[in-house]
Amino acid sequence: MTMKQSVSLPAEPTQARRFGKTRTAQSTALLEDYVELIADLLAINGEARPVDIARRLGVSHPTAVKSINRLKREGLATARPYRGVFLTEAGQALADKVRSRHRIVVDVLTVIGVPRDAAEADAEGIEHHVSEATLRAFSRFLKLGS
Amino acid sequence: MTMKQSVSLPAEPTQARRFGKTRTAQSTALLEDYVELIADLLAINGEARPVDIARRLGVSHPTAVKSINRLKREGLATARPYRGVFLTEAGQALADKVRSRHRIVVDVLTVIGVPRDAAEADAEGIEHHVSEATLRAFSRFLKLGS
DNA sequence: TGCTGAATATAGCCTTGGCTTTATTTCGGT
DNA sequence: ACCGAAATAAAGCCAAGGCTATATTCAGCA
Repeated sequence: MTMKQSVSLPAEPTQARRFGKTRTAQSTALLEDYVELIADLLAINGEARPVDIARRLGVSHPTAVKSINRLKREGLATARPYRGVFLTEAGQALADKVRSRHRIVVDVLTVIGVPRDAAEADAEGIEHHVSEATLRAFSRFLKLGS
Repeated sequence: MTMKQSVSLPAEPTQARRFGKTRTAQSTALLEDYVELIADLLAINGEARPVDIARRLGVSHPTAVKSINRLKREGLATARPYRGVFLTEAGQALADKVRSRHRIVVDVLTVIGVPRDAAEADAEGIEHHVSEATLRAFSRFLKLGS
C-alpha cells in the first residue's frame, strides 16, 4: 500500500553538498572509533594493543593494524613495532571530543525515552553525523531537563 | 588540557556486535539514499534519470549507474538501457520506510532545538543508524509534544 | 637460558564506491 | 530526415577497509 504524500526536494547543490558531507563523515567515523577506543584502553589498561583493539571492534588483527597505520599517517597515533599504540596530542584531543559527544548523544536519546541498550548501540552510529550546531542544541536540551 | 574522566567499556562481545552493526548500516545507507531519491524524483518528475540522480547525490554519472546496478542486483530497482530507473515493490516499500523515518528524525531534531538547516543535513547521516526501538521512542516523543 | 605459544606484522586478495576516459545511443531542432 | 549535442553505458583505475595465510618477534616458563 503506497501512501501518497507531498514530496519536495532541496535545491540541487544543497542536496549534493549534504550527501557529500555524509560520505566524508563516514570516512572519518572509522578514525574516530579507533581513537576513542584506544583512549579508553589506555585509560583503563595503561596500554592499547592491536589484538585488543581488533577484538573490541570485532575485526581481524590485520584489519586493525591497517587502520592503525592510517591513524599514524593522519598524525593521530604513534606506534613502534611490537609496542602498543599511543595517541598524539591531536589524537587525544579528538578522543576527548568524540567521547564527550558520544555521551551527549546517549543522554539525549535516553531523555527522549530510548531504552539504554538501543541508545548505546545507535549512538555508536549516530554520533559521527552530529554537527557542531546540533551538538550545541543537544547540550541546551539536556540543560533544560536538569 | 586533557580532562580525566571515569571510563568504562562495554563487554567485549557487546561492543564488537555494536561496531559490526554500525558497519553493516553503512553499507545499506547508500542503497537507502538512492532508493529514497529515486522515489522522490519519480513522484515529482514522473521519471528518475541517472544523470539527475548523479547530480542530486553530488556524484559522477558512472558512479550513479554503478550503484543503480547494485540496486537492481538487490531487487530494489529495475531499469532498461536508456530508459529511466524504476522501483520494484520492495524498493518502493523501502523508500516509504526511509522517507517516514527521515521525517521523524528531522522532526525530533527540530523539537529539540536544532536549526532547520542542521536538522535536515544531519538527519541525512543519522537516519541510517536509527533502530526500530529508537524510532518508536522518537514517535512517542513527538506525540507527547503535540 | 632456551623454546614454545601468543602477539604482531606482512603479503596478497576481494568488494565497494569513488573517479576519468571512451564509445554508444537517443532525441530535438533545422 | 539528419546531425550534433546530451544522455547513457562500458572499461579501467584508485583507495579504503574487510579477509586469510604466512612470516616474524616477544616474553614467560621449564
